[in-house]
Amino acid sequence: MSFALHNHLNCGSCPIRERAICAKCSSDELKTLDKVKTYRTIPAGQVAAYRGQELSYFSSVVSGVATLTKTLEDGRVQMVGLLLPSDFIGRPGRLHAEYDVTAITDLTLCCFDRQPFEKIVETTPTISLRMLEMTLDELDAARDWMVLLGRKTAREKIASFLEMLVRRTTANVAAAHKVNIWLSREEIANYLGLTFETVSRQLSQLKKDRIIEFVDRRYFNVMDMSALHDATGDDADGSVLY
Amino acid sequence: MSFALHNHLNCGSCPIRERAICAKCSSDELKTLDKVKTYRTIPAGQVAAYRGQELSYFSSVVSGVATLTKTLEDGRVQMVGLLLPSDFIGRPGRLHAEYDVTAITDLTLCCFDRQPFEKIVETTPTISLRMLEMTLDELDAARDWMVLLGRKTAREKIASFLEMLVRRTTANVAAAHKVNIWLSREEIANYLGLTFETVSRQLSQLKKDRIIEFVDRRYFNVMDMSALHDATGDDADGSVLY
DNA sequence: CGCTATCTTGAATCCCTTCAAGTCGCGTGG
DNA sequence: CCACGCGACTTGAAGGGATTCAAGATAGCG
Repeated sequence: MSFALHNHLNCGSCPIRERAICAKCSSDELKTLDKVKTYRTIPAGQVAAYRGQELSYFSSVVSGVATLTKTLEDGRVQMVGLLLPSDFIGRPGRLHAEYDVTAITDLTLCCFDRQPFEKIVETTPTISLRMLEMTLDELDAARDWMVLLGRKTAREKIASFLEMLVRRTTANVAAAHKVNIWLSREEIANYLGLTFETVSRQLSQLKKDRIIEFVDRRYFNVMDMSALHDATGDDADGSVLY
Repeated sequence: MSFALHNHLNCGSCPIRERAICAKCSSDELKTLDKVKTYRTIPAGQVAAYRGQELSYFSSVVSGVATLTKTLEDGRVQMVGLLLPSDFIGRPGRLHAEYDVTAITDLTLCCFDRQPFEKIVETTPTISLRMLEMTLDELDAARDWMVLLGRKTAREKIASFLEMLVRRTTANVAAAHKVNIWLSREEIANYLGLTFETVSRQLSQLKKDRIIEFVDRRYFNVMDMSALHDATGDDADGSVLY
């Protein structure tokens, strides 16, 4: 349950420098953070933390993809977070993990020792304000996700998921080519509140409808972006507008 | 669309003083907030803000109950927030409302003028840290809600909803008596991602099972708290543990 | 007292799940 | 090189839980 440690990397060349909790930090503040940080890598498929486990550090995703999931007592699983580079893991003030954290790909984390980091958050507005901003973004995303889970059909859920992937992975590339799905059919099902069979069927249907095509099982191209959006059930420009 | 204004009330006697965004404020900081605050009341049933509407103020719920909802283009509605006293409405840095806000009961809001309030948040750690804490709480609640929407059966959803009502309204009163449901059957349905007919049927079933009883349509008693919990699908002590 | 909105209950339908049987792709070892 | 095995995925058929459609019951309010 302890993972490979690495030497310090220079924050200046950090790939998530502009977007992570340290985005607004001065070089002095970075130095303070630097003293309490460690890099860890977690191989694909491994569980980085189990719900209830005591955690001695918080972390930012530097590279790779991870998921947050919750499991009901009879084994039903619901994904509640999809973590991409720059996303933060953990919660200041909380000792135990609230969610299972699983590495989907090989994962590199920039880890901050718990107690000193909590102090730093309390005394460094550039960090706490950035965390507030990121948490509000996550809350908005969670609420869109709630609409999806509560009110959308299987087809709309799949279309919404694919559109989200396009949006989050191809920032502002107009023609999205070869988008990585990252997740297995079962993980997509846990994201969308469906079974993996339904996920498979709906993906096949979108393919049959010429809205997407598959490069292989884990990569797809969008053939008709506006048809994909129409299939999501969202209005014209959805949550991007405001 | 403009609501009744009130004179200033004294923060010292404010019912949400201990729990709202100002919970940790010094008296000096309260004075600063006091300069930019106004009270508004909104009658039950009225919409306080529509998604997309430009808002000139943020606010805290002082008394009453409000909901946040999102509507899909064909009219399907999903509730994404249930606001009780001390909850905050709005998002610093955002000009437009992201959700429809509806007053369920008569609602009293403590409103903060947008621009000065944003400045205050940026320069007052006691406020921004409290907002961070409250936002993290909301995010956790949203994620539990996602599990409910994605993976629970109708019966489990209803049981979870009733248990939440008991928890949020009767803080630490052991024997919960006469809990107010606040919401109509249709609003409960929008909370749980169901139809109002299904809500009605499941409530009748829980009554038939002697787990709850109704005082009238809007108030209920829990007759068997552990049976209610068993019906939620959550494990032993659920999200309260950590 | 009667009107109306809200709620309850029943019956039929449908979408997603469950159960089951393949297919595909890839690494391993003969 | 290819047979083999295994996990991931696809597809089909049957079943079930929630929805839809419809008819009444109840309660709040003039």
